[in-house]
Amino acid sequence: MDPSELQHQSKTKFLDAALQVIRSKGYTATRVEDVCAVAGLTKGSFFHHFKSKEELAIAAADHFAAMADRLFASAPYQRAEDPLERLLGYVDFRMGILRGTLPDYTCLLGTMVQEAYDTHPAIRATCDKHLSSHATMLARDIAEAKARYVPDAPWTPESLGLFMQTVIQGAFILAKAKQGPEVAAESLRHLRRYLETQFTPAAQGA
Amino acid sequence: MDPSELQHQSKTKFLDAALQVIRSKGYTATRVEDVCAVAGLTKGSFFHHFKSKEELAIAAADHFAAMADRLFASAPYQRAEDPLERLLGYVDFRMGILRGTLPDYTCLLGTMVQEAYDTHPAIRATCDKHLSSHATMLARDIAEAKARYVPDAPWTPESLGLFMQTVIQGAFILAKAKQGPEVAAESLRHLRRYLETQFTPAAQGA
DNA sequence: ACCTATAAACCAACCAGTCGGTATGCCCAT
DNA sequence: ATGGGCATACCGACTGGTTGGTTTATAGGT
Repeated sequence: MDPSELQHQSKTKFLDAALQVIRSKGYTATRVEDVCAVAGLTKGSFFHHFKSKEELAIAAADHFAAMADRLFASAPYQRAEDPLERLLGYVDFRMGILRGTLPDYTCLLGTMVQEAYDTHPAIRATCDKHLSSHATMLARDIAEAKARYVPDAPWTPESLGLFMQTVIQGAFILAKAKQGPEVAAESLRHLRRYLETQFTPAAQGA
Repeated sequence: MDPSELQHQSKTKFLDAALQVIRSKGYTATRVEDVCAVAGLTKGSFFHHFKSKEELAIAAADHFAAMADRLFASAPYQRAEDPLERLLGYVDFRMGILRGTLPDYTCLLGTMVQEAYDTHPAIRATCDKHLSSHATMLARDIAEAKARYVPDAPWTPESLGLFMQTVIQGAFILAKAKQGPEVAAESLRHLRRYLETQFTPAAQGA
C-alpha cells in the first residue's frame, strides 16, 4: 500500500471522527482522545498528523465542506435545466437528507462558528469561508432564475443565498432544541414558499 | 438593606456575568472563575449560590428569557391595534436591537442549545422551553392576523412562529461568521418580506 | 540505514468543585 | 438590652481528575 495513501487513510479517519464528535458535543467539549477513540487510533498518531486541536478543527471544516460540495454537486436536482427548479430542488433535497441522528445531518460549520467566533479567529474565518462559498454557489442559480423570471426583484442573489443559509442554520438549532428534524423540515417548507413567491412575477411585492 | 435583596444582588451579578461570558465563549469554554471575575465576586460565593456550573447555565437561561420577555412586552410595537402591524413591528424591533458587539445582541438560548443539546439534557430542555414559549407568543399575533387577513393560509400560526425563531437564530450564526449584524439585518428583511407576502390575500400562493 | 506511522507513558496546566474559616445580622431568652 | 445560638453571605487556598500536548520507543517499508 502506498504510504501516502496510508497517511491519507488515518488522517481521514481522524477527520471523519472529528465530524461526528464535534457535531455531537461542540468544539470545546470535544477531547482529542474522544476523536482518537472514534478513529480507533492513538494520541501519538493524532499529533503526528495535526499540530494542535485547533488545526484539526480547521481541517475538519475543510473536510466537511468538501464532502458537502460533492454531495450537492452530484445531487439529482442539479440536472434540471431551469435554475428555479434547481433552487427548489436544492431545498427539497435538503429536506430529504434530514435523516438519522442530529449529528448526522447538522452542519459542522454552524456548530463551530457559534462557539468559536470570538475565541478562535482562524476557525471562525474558515467556517465563514465555507458558509459563504456555499451561499455563493446558490447565488449562481438565484441570479440565473432572477434574470429569467423576476429581473426587478428587490434583493440581490447574494443576499438571498445567504438568507437560505440563515434558514438552514437556524433550522438546525431548533432541531437540536426539539430533538428531531421535523421542525427543521417545516422551516424549509416556509423557505420554499418564500422562494416560490419571490420568483412568481404576479405575486412579487416591492 | 434587606438580606434577600442582597442575595438577589449577588446572584443577579453572577447571572448577568454569565450572560456576557457564555455568549462570548460558549458554555463549555466558560470557566466559573471567568464568571466570578466579571461579577466581581469569588468562587466561594459562586458555589454558595449555585450548586454547579450547569445549574448556573439553567438559571442564566431563565434570567435571559425573563429579560427578553420584559423587553418585548414593553416594546412600542405592542401598542399597535392591528396584529399584523405588531408582527412586522416585532421584526423591525429586532432589527433595531442589533447594536453593540455580538455578545450584546445574540441569543443565549441558541448558543447554549447548539453546544449542549446532546451532553446536557437539562440545559437543552430549558432552552427549548424558552425558545418555544417565545415562538408561542408570536403565534398569538400570527393567529389573530391570519384570522383577519388570510384565514386559509397553508400554515399554522405555531409553525410560522417557529420559522421566525429559526430565521433569528440562523441570522445570529451568520452574524458571528461575518463578525457583524449586517447579514442578520438582511435576513430579517427577507423574513419581513415573506410575512408581507403571506398576509396579503391577493399574493397568497397555495 | 532511514523515514513514516503508530503506540504508550508521561507532564504540566487547568479548572470544577470542596472546605475551613470569617463576618454580619437576626431571633429570642434572660 | 444583651449576649448566645444560628443562618446566610462570602472568601480564597486547596484538591483531584482531566486534557492538550510531548517524549521515547518500535514496527515496517524502501
